[in-house]
Amino acid sequence: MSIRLVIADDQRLFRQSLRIVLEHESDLKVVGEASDGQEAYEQAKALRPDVVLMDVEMPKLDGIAATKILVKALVGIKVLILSSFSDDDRVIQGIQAGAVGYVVKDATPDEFVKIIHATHDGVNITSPYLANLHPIVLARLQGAHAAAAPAPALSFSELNLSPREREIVDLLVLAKSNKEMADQLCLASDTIKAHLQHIFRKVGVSSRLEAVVFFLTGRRTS
Amino acid sequence: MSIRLVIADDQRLFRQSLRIVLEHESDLKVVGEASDGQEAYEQAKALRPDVVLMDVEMPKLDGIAATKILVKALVGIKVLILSSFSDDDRVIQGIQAGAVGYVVKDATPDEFVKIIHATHDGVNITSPYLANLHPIVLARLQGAHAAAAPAPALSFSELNLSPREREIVDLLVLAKSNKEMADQLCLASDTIKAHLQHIFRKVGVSSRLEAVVFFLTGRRTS
DNA sequence: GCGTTTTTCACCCGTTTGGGCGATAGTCAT
DNA sequence: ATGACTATCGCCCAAACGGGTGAAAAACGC
Repeated sequence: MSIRLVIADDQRLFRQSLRIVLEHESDLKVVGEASDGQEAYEQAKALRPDVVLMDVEMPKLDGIAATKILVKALVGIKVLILSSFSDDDRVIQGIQAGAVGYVVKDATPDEFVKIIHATHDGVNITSPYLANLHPIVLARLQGAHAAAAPAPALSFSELNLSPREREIVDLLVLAKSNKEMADQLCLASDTIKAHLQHIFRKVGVSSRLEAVVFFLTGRRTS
Repeated sequence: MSIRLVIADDQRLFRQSLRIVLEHESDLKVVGEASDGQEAYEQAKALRPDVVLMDVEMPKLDGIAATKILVKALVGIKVLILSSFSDDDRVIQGIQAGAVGYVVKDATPDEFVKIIHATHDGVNITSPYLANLHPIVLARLQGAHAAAAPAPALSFSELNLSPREREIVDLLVLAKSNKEMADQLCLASDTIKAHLQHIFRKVGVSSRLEAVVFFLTGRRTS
């Protein structure tokens, strides 16, 4: 399955150029675009991409703030922050907001594609690498990743959860009970139970506890 | 409460020198030492320090391997890897093994103490910062941390969990049921229940689900 | 239009949890 | 040695959960 992306940037030209560049790669698919942080959140919630490419400079809600909200609300989503500058403070803020990487916009398309792949594969190297000396360190980084790789490497899109199921998972990792979920989504708690059964099967666990641990750590405890 | 440390290094002279240096700080307390990875694990399991200072070069089980085992088995423990060299590959391996930082041994005592504090406070900046330009970046790093800080910042020793309770928590985050824990620890499941009740109170949650989420993310969901 | 998936809900049944309450015995510090 | 904490266990009860079966309407793909 190809990697599903959402691009959030306030400049349409940049967005669409990037989209074209990225879709030349057969295993990348841009499923949505957003022009501000608010929209980025809505798009991500609706479309559930694997990775969100998030510009820092955006109206309404900037990329950092949007990232915070996004990673808290949507389980397993990966945010890659884009910026024109390599501002160390921003880098740190971005990472602390929950982004998995930080890329400066003068990276070459090729580097960028590699970084997206690395991101999707669970490489969670904080910014300095990605922001500065990409070409040199990246190879070694991927080497290290392939070698060790006890990391999350949790690929959500391969679980084939339906939109509703992903929504349930978002609530599940907030430790909501069936009744709380039911109330919040205006459903019967029997419905929640049914969804959970499906999720358990797809994920390969047999209790909500195991599921929560899986979604938070990527480890199957069984 | 002072920060409790375990030092793991195969050179006794280094261990003990470091111990003396660190204990000059009133809020650092070295509660144990280990001379190899195996021992580091045993000491950590028994003593439950906040931070383990882990040398890379050690007999039997090296620092990287020990770190992997340690962070998987003991919830909330923080490992700071020490090394004589700033070997980028090792840095990456260490971080991927679950360490929160990497420090070269030629750091000054003062820098080192600062790094330990940062580590304990939940700053989770991967190695390059800590390994290379400590003095400059550290201040900014702490600034950023104080400013944003939505990170874990989970300080276990302030929860005042008893050794047995911490052991239960280790199993809890593996999604074990009361009965499974009881079997594994050779206890009655009523005993497990009692321990869990105490843990819930101390942590401030009201279900094992919330507890798991808290211990894995540092967020209280209520 | 037809098959598949998704979403919704109901009922049953046994197991597990959460929240009390009380009890014993050991450790440890003052 | 008195009090505080820890660790162990038992009992009771109501609520929540997991697992199963069944079913019906809606959406989607082709």
